[in-house]
Amino acid sequence: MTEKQELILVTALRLFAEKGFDTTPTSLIAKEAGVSEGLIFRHFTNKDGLMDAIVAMSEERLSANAERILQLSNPIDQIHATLELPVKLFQEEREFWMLQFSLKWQKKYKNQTYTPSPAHLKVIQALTDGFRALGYAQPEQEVKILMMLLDGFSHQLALSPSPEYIETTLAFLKSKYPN
Amino acid sequence: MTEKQELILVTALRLFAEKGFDTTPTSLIAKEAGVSEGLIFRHFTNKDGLMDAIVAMSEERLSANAERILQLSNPIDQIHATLELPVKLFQEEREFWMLQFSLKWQKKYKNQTYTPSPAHLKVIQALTDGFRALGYAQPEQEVKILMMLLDGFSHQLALSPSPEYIETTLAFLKSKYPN
DNA sequence: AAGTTTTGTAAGTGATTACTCACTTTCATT
DNA sequence: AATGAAAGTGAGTAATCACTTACAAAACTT
Repeated sequence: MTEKQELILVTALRLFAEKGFDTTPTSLIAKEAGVSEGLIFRHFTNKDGLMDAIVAMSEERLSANAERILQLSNPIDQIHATLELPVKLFQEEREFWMLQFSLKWQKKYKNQTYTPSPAHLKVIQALTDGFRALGYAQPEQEVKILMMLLDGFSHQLALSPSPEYIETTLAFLKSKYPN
Repeated sequence: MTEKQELILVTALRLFAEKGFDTTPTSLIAKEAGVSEGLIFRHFTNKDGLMDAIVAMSEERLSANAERILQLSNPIDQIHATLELPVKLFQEEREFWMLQFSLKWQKKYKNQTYTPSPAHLKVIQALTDGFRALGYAQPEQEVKILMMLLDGFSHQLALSPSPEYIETTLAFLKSKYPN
């Protein structure tokens, strides 16, 4: 990975997040990255290849976060860490995750039967076990709800990232576990 | 609203939902609708105007559903009806609502400070009152959570609309209210 | 230092696309 | 039936875009 290669990636990420994939011309990416347009195609074959390279990074980052959650021994800690995840992600790399979420609704990635990553599945399993250990009657369903809350919370964070909102909402969400 | 005008609208809706706004050429809309391409611009000025016309329909449909919820007298019924809303919407007009949800992530509608519709605000208020009447300590926060669940649930419905999944999940969600 | 591979550039190019325009047809009103 | 407005057509067109290609510079290998 050369210096310019990485420059192209971070520039494309920023522009895709700002303007969307389809409305960001490769010429603009090249211009903002300060490289020739041809270089993009030399390194990433085509525009889709560029997007694929960006998406590939997301798997790594999610794995790292999943590992962190799995290492917590207390189930309640795991649940709370899961709830904190969106806040954490958006604070650290807002545009990157905005792009990830918006991708879920794009045709290209919508139809290729969405398969959760191994890391994701491991967290699901750990949370299910956790809910069971805590005495919840339907642990699988509880995890589903938790995942929905995660989705919805991320959505809210993406649209209105006011700090007070985040703090009070997160605190209230946590207060629901255990119940 | 002439016959062809409506044909253009429903065709554009379908294609935008299937392929996305940016990747659907007006020439294809015209072809599939069986009209000349020029007619699109005669009636809707430009491609954005076409999208605006589609979005305008969503406000009406949401209002109708909001009214239905508001007419329920029992707060629990209101909450349950709210939870049923995504299922209802997706069953009736799947592609229309898929498009609506994907729009939330598109630049054009993302930045223009998202303002909830009057109907939406009225439902929020009614739900808040409902939670208070049911003795919940923090009704505003409860409504926030309910809205997150709605978002997350819609998301799940959009990605994997298996009937069993829908039924059991909806039942479990409802069982959480009242608690 | 010579040779080879990799990285990088600049100037295209063909295809696509949103939109226009000159024109015709349909329709409502008198 | 005449007229004016609205609906509808279809053949452009200028601009944009993803991608190619011929070539040069840099870096790595021996």
